[in-house]
Amino acid sequence: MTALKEGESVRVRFAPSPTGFFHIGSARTVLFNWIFARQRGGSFILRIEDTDSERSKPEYEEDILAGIRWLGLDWDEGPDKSGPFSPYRQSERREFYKKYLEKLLEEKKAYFCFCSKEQLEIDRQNMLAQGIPPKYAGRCRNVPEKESEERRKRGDSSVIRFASPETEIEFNDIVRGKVKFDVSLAGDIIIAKGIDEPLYNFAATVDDEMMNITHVIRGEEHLSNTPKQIILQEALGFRPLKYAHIPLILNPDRTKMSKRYLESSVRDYREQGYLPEAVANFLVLLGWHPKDDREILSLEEILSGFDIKRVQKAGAIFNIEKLNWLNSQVIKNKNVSETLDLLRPFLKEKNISVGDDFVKKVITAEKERLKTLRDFLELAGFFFELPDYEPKLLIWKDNSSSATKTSLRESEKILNVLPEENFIKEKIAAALQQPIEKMGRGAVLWPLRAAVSGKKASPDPFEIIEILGKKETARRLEKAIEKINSVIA
RNA sequence: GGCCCCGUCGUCUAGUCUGGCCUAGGACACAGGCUUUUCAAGCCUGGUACACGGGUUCGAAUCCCGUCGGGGCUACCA
Repeated sequence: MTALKEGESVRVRFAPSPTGFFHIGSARTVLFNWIFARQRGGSFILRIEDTDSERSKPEYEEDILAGIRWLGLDWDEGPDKSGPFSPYRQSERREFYKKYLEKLLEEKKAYFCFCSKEQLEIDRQNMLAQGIPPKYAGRCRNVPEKESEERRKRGDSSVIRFASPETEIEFNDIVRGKVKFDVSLAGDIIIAKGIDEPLYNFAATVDDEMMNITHVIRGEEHLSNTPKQIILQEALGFRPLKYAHIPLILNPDRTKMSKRYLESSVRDYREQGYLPEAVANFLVLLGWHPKDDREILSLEEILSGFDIKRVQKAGAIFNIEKLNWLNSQVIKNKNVSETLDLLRPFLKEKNISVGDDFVKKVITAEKERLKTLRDFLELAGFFFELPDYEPKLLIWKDNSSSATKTSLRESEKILNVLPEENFIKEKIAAALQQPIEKMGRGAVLWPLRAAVSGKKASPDPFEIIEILGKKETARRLEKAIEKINSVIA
C-alpha cells in the first residue's frame, strides 16, 4: 500500500444501514476495518447509513453497536459519541447532501428526471428484448430548466439523476489489484429521490469526503458501486480514496451467505454460546492465514500478524465445524470462574439456581466437552436433575440383567459404607477396586456410570460421584436398582 | 443477457507477484490406532487438491492464451 503523506493519518469507516440485525459478514468487515486502523494508529469511524427511512430501525442500530462491542472492538467516532465530524447518522446530515446536490444541479452535472417507474420499466423491458444492456436512456437530461422548474412546482414527481460522463474508471484495489469499469454502461444513476432524500452512492461519497476517510474497506458486493462513487467524487472535486474489497462469506452452495442455510446474525451466535474471541478468530481466518500456521489467535496476535494485502480474493464458505473447534479451544483456555460467568445467562435461562461451588465442579468435569456454552445445558443437565432413562442403559455389553443388578448392589453397598468425607474420586476409585477385580472394570463401572448420569455418554463415574456426593449417589443407585428389577421381573 | 470478480484437499487456506527448495505444507472435518467403563480431550497414523485444454520454458500450481465452472452487481436498498 502507498505510504501516507507526513501528518496524514488513516481513517477508515464501517457504514452499515440499520435494516436488519448485525450480520456476520458485516462483523468481518468491521474487524478488518478495525484491524487496519489499529495497526496504523488511525481512526475507526462508525457511520450509520439510514437514508432509507422505510427500512431503517433504531433497534437494528442498537444491535449493530452492541454486536461490535461484544466482539471486543471499539470505534473512535460514531453516533453515540461526538466527534469532529458529527453527526454520524446520515438521517441527521441531510443539509450537507442538499448543499452538494444543489451544487451539482447548478453546474448541470445533475438534473431532475420525471420519468415514471412504469415508463422506466417499459424502457427496460424493451431494451432487454432488443438485447441491449438496460440503462436509463437520458430522456430527461435535456429538459429545459424552465420546464423542469414548472413541472416540479406543479407537483410532478421527480428524482435527481447524475449526468454520468462516458468514461472508463480504473482503480487499484488493495486486495484485487487493478479493476476497470465502463461507467457509461450504468447510465445516469439516480442519486437522490429529492433534494432532501439522497441515495446511498451519493450520501456515502459526500460523507467519505467530509469525514476525511482515507480507505474504504468493504464487502465485494460493493465493487461495482465503486466506479459510481468515483465519478461522483470527480464531479464534486473530492479527494480520491483507496479501496479494499474483501471477499464474501458464502453459503455451502457458494451463494452469498443468508439465513436460508445458517444463522447469519451475530446475535444468533452469541445466543448459541459462541465466544467473541472465537468468532473474531474464525472470521479473520476466512480469507486470511497467519504466516506461521498458528491458527488459534488472540485479538492482539491478529493485530500483529494480519496483513490486508494477503487476503484471499475468492469468497469463503462459512465452515461451522471450524468455528465449533475454535470455540471449544477458547472455552478450554478459560478458567473455571470465567467459564461460570460466561455460563450464567444460560443457567438463568433454564432456571438452574444452585451454588456456584457446585456448578464450578460440574464445569471442571464437562469443560472439555463443550463446543458452545449452550452445550453445557445438554451435557451437564444430569448433574442438576437425573433424566429418565431406559433400564437397559444400565447393562454393560452383553451382560445379563441379574449380573447388572449384582454389580449395582455391590457398588451401592461399598459406597454406603464409605464415609462422606471420603467422597473424592481417588478414594472412590480405591474403594471400588475390589468388585472391579472380581467382575471386571466394564461390568462395574458402566452400570455405575449409567446409574449416576442416566446417559450414554458422560465423564467417568468417580468424578460424577464426587460431585453428586453421598446422598444423591445413593438415591440414584437405588433408582437404578429399581429399574433393573423391573426388567428382571 | 451485460459488466465485474474469482477458481489449490469435502471446507478454510500456504505456495502464485520474484518459475526449480512443491513426489504441493498447515488447520477443520473424516478414517484407523493408542488410551479406555462410556463420551470427550490428548497423542500417533492415513486418504483426498493445483478446474480443463493449449502454449512459453531444460523445468509451471506459479507466466501467456482459450474453454469451462462459480459468484457479485445490474433498485426511486445499502
